[in-house]
Amino acid sequence: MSSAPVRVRFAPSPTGYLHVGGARTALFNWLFARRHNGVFILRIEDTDRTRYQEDALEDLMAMLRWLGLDWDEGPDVGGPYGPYFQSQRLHIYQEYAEKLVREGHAYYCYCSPERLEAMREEQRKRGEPPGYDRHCRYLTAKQRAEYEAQGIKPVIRLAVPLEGQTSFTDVIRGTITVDNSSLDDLILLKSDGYPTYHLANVIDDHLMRISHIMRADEWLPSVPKHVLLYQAFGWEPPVFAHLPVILDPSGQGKMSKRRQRVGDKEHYVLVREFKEAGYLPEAMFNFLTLVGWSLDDKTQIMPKEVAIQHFDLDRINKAPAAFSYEKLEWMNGYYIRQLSPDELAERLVPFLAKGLGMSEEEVRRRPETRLLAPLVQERIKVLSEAVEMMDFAFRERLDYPAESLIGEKMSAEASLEALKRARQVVAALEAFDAPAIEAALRPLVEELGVKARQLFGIIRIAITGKPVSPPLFESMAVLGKERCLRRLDEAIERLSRLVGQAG
RNA sequence: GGCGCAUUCGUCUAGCGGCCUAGGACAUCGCCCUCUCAAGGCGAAGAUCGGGGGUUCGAAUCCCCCAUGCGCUACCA
Repeated sequence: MSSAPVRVRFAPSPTGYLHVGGARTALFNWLFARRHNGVFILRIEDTDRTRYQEDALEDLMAMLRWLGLDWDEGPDVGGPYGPYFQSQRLHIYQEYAEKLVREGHAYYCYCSPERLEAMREEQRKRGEPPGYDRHCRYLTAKQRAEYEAQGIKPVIRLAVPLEGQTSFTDVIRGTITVDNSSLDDLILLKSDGYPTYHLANVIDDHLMRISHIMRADEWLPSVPKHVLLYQAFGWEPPVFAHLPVILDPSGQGKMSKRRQRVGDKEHYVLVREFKEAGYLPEAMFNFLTLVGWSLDDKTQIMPKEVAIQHFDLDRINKAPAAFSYEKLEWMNGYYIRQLSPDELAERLVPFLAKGLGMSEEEVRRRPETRLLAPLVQERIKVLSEAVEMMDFAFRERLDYPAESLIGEKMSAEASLEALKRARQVVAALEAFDAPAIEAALRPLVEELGVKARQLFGIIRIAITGKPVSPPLFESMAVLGKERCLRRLDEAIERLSRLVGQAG
């Protein structure tokens, strides 16, 4: 292993929003850098002009920051090895590619996409493995001049050795050897002057002094080509570590960049979607840490510092891992419960504002936000769930069917009676805190000869409009006596009407 | 088709020759707590370690073959 200082990079292509697979790759690199007091670099591989997406870069950086993955060198922060956009390094790739041609390691290829397509079609028909037939590898100077004269813009291809083997060692996979004869003369420089991934990646990793390459498993098959490139340049390759792919929850294939539909459930795949659904960055961080890596046989919950302290390439798993939304949800709930009530309230603000149609300032100003936060804390798994548990405290009128005011296994009349008694008791209260409210209402259970769940179920509907809510007495205390009385009156009125109709 | 990688409870994993009658977590189920829903506590069930051959006194752990899955096979990354 290299003794050079640790310099790792996350090198996404801005062709879409950051997805969990990319986030995991970034996270592992970040963890490794922090663990070894190394440098974490963000490099943008924007060499595909056809798939470039305008707002992808912004999302990428915003989501990495949201997860707490800060970079030491990169597009916006600069660094000694910039620029960090590959599109701004075109001349570098061109120079190196031409150098390879001069030295006989690469050659110009004038084949048209049509010819290549036809060739592949032929190969398919004959049942041969598809691959470039190296038509241009042996062009004479005269033939080349003719193509040039026709104005054809060539690509540059690597002249892969026809014989022998190429092997490399991946710290996670071990040593892998392939026959050179199975390798294609890959394109290094496209006809538009842009490099392909392979060329740009190898050059930049070398120029930026990258010590370890940690990236997704899908790159493993192209490593031999990269090694050949390093050899052609006379460079020492970095340490390779290919991370297991993340499978979609069905375990049937890798997570695509689009949303997944598994069974009847739709699942998120973009980091942005998780954020908007109310997942905590610290939960995402912890969870992602564990997909493909483990600290030991027991640890699930792990503060960032602990992860940094223990992160190790040795413990990265080989096998692909299915993304478990259930476990993520559980973990998110756990992290929500760890928040201080005030912190939870603050994090809830944007969700409440959006869900209730209020401004964030107003939500923040309303005392209910902070008072209710601890009551929903252990009841939600994602922040967005809090809205429907808390909205009763923000709405003036509750919307619920009068029938729901009828207690479990009770008559409408008995329910109405219960409501009226509750109203009286509440009206007589001086102090209006949860214990006082409970002390006043609880005796009604016996007096009315019902079960606690029956009585409180009725009042719960009256107060919150829902059969499921935060604890009743606490909720009432948050609302305050006046509003509670109004809601009880409203409930009595609705139920009376219902009883009247029936009678 | 070719090349490559992988294969332990439903899922994520621990395991690197004896500590394994395989441990933990999520999910599931049951009980307790209880004003609903949760949270929490306790407990249960769940994997003969993909299959078959070896090696060894002894294998989930080492070797070989097979099967299955996944990835790559673009002027995409």
